[in-house]
Amino acid sequence: MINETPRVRFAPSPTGYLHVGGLRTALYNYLFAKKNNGTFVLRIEDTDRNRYVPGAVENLIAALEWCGVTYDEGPHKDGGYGPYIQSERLEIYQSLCKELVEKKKAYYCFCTPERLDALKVEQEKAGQQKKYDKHCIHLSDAEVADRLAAGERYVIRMSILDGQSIEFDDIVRGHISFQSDTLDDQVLLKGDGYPTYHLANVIDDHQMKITHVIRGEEWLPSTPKHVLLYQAFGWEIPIFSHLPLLLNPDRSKLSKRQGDVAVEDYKSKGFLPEAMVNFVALLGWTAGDDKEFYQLNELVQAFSLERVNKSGAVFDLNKLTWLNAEHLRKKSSPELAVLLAKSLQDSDLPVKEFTTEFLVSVIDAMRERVEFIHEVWKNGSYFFQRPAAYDAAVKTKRITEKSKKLMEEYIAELQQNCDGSKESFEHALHVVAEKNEVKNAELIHPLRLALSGVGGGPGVYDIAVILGKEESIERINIFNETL
RNA sequence: GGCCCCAUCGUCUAGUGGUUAGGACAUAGCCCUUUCACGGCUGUAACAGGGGUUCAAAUCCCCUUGGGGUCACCA
Repeated sequence: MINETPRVRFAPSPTGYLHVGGLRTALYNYLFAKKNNGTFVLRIEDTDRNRYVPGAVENLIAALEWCGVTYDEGPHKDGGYGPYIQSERLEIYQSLCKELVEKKKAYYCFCTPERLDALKVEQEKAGQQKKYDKHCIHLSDAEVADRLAAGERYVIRMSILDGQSIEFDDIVRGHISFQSDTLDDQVLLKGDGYPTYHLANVIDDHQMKITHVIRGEEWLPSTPKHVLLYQAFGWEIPIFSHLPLLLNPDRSKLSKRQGDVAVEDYKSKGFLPEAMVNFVALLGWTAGDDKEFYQLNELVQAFSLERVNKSGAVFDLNKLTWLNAEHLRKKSSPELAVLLAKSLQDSDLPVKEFTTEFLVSVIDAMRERVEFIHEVWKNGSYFFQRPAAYDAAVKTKRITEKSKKLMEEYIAELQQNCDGSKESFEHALHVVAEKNEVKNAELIHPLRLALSGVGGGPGVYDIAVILGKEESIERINIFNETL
C-alpha cells in the first residue's frame, strides 16, 4: 500500500447543502490527493432513508465545484470503483454482512425497539453504561433460521469481544487506543436492509481502495469499531487522519443557530470562492511560515497532513472578510468588472447594464475601498445614478456661504476649459480657488458632495472623469439648488 | 456520567529543551492624504494551574482544571 498512489475520499451525507466543515474536509482530501498525485473520490453516504433531501447531491457537487475542489471519481465520473452512491450498493453490504455472520463476527438480532428502549432506561437507572446486552447473540442457528423464515424484522450486529485493546495510529493525533469493553455491539445492517455508516464506510473504503481516511474528529470515537470491522473482514486498514473541528465563537462544534454554516450562505453574502478556500485551509493547518494568502494551486504545493493541528479552530468572520478583500484586490480590473456586472443584477439600481469600459473605470476607482464586490455599487451608487440625497453631516461641516458661488464659478470654468480629463477638472478647480483666494479644499468638498452625495470615496477628479463633464456640471447645478 | 481528543495574545497560528515567545486578523495611536480607503510605523495583548525530569521547559512526563467530541436500526 505504501507504494501505491494515494486514494482518498470525501464522503458526505446529502443533507441539502455543503457545510463549511465539510468543505474543509473535502479540501484537505483534495489537497492531499493533488499533492501526492493521488485520486480524490466523492462518495455519497445516503444510507438514511429518513433524511432523503431531493437535489442534495447536485447542490453538494455544485458547491464543491464553485470552490474549485473538484473530484476525480464519483457520481457522474466513474473511475471503475462505482457506484459512488451508497443507496445503489445495498446488495454489496448485505452479502458481505452475511459473510460476517457466517464467520461469527456478527449476529442476527430480533430485539424490538421497545425492548431496547426499556434496556436503556434500566441501565440508566442502574447507573450503568448504556450498551446492548447481547441478548440475541445466544440464539441458536435453528432459531434464527425459524424467525427469519417467519419474516421477523431483524438487524445484524457486530460481535465485539470484551478484553481487547484496539490501537491505531492517526497522522494528526498519533497513537490512540481504546478498550473493546466500552464499545457497543453496533448495528451493521438496519431493519430496512440498509447498512449503517460503520458498515458501509468500511466496505466502500476497502472496495474503492481508499488508502487514507481523512475526516472530522467527530469520527474518532467510532474508529475502533471500524478497525475491528476491517479485522473481521481480514482487510488492510487505511491510514487515518482525524481533523480538528471547526468551532462557533463559543467553542462548540460549528453549527447553525450561531451563524451561517453552508458554503452557499457565504456565496450569497458575496464571498469569493478563493477566499473561502484560503480561509478554510488555514483553519487547522499552516505551512509553518508566515504566508497567509494562498491560491488553490499554491495550497496544493504547500499542503501536508503532518502539519495539520490537533485543536479545534474558531471560524472567524473577520479574517474571512479580510481574505476576501485580499483576493478581490489581487484580481485584475477586467476580472472584477465581470464580477461587478453579475453583482449589479442583484442591485436595486434602476439601470443595471453598463459597458465593460465604464465598469472597469469604476472598479479602478473603488477597488482599494471595498471588501466585497457588491460594495462597489452599494458604497459607490453615485457612479450608477444621481445622488438622491446629500449627507447632512458632511453638508453642515463642509458647506459655507461661499460654497454656492464657488460652485457656480467652477461650472463656468469647466464650461470654458474642460476637456473631460482629470487634469482639466483639477486645473479648473485650482483656477477658481486662486481667483477667490481660498484653499482647494473649499471647492473640493462641496464638489464631492455634489457629485456623490457623500463625504468619502475615490478622488473627486476621478469621480468627475468617470461621470463626464456634462453629468458633473448637471450634478453641481442640482446640488446648488439645495444651497 | 463512561470513553476519547484537545489546551500559546480576543481569534487563526509560529514555536519541537536555551527566543526580548514571532506573524496575521481584530483593536488603539501616529504617518501619508482634498475625503474615504489602501499602504507604512508603533502600541495593548498569550504559554490554564500545580508538581516533576533537566544546568535550562511554552517545548518532555504526571496530576488538576477547563473546553470539546462521542456514546442511535444518523451520518
